[in-house]
Amino acid sequence: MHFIKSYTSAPKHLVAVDCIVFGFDNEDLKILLVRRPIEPVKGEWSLMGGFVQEGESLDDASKRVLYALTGLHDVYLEQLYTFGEVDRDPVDRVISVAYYALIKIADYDREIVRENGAQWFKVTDYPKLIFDHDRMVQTAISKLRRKCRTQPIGFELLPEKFTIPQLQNLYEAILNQKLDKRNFRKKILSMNLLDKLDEKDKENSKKGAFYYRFNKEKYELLTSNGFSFEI
Amino acid sequence: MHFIKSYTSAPKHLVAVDCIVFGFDNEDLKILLVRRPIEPVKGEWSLMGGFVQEGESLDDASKRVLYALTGLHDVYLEQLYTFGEVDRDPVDRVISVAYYALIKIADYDREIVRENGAQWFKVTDYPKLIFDHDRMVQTAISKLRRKCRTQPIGFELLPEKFTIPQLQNLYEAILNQKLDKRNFRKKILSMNLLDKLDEKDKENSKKGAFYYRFNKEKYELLTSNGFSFEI
DNA sequence: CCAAAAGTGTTCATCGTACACCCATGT
DNA sequence: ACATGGGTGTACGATGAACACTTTTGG
Repeated sequence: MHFIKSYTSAPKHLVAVDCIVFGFDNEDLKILLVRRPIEPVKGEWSLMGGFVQEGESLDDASKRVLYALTGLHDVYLEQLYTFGEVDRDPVDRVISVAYYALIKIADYDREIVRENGAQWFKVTDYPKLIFDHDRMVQTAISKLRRKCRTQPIGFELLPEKFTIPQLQNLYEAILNQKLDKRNFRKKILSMNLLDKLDEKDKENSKKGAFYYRFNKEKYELLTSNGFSFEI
Repeated sequence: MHFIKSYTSAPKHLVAVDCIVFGFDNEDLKILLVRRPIEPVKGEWSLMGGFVQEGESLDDASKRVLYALTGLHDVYLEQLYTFGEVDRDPVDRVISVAYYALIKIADYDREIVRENGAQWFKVTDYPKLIFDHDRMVQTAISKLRRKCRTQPIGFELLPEKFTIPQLQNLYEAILNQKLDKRNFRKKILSMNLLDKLDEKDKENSKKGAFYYRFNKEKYELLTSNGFSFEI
């Protein structure tokens, strides 16, 4: 009886969500950062965040914040970790639940992003962030790095149609290491998750590279038969 | 400016921590459950939990709750996930940060556990739990299952000195599958993380099995040289 | 015709997996 | 002597890693 305080005597806390938004521009893995609109440290770079409202679940709060930042609904969004140090925010005690999103970088609403004073930065080179936001970003990068090896989440960062070299660039950017193109192609194609299209991308080479599409149905079928994705 | 409410106008929430405590009795993987001491659903089985206090970090709150339940300090304790559905607790809105602990089952304080009305249950067969606690337990089990394959956390569930068959039983219990004993022994010993003792455990067989000890220093040295644990 | 990116196979070492018998000892 | 759990080795297939040249075509 002593270990759980009654509901009425328990203290209440500010709870926020902060979103790490990842995008890929065929070159680098990037995150979307905003200039903090309120004091203190107004104008400093920070993650997009917001307080959890009454009657609003954490997942809903993170969707709301992501929508307010990018104009996007229905994107890959997953809870990352909850940061609960007492002094992490100098103004007041705020418990912050971090989420990370993977978006197709072509899809976000430029107007909204501009209004928010947001900008894309390479994950390898971004400005100093307020509070513990740098730790949040680093936690998100490690999680993404681990997870992209065993779950087909990389496709969330690419357009519907993509080429094998594009996909390889993505993995190289996430994992921050070069991969052998023959081995990469062999491996990814051997999983039979990609549908080859007739069309070619001629933007990045004269010869052109065939487009592929991730086939979610095939993935789910294989998965239910014990298959597991691995890069 | 519209996306982040001011600190003063933001609503505050009850925040709890709930602990999934794992133990291993050389036979089964178990969790420690308590009978809820307050209304509503007083007397039903539940995870041990408590409200986060002012000036108390989430990690500290989880340590406090774990100590109150088991009398144990300094055990493996890791944040699992934060459950934030609005209606997850019927009394009032409570955001709950779940933690899981791995303890050496011989070490807990029997007196304290008894006072709490707590009991050990097999993870394969435990009673109905209140609210979303069953989902928390299942989430913890999957996390443990995934994590024990790539991090040497299994040892947290065993005494300092253990035998190879004991270790294998542990992995079989966590993963819920039989393993080949020759391959298991070969693999675990080939990592050079275990120190063989001269002593034998004669409890479980007439021949007796040699004790081993996990050598954390070796593990850290190997890890810093690029080694990665894998079962 | 040449620069630039796409596409393609083979070899080798390593690792995972399957599998069956002897050993030590307490009763 | 026998039942019980501890301990050992090998062979095979699958997988991951290293590696170089040809193709296409826009300029």
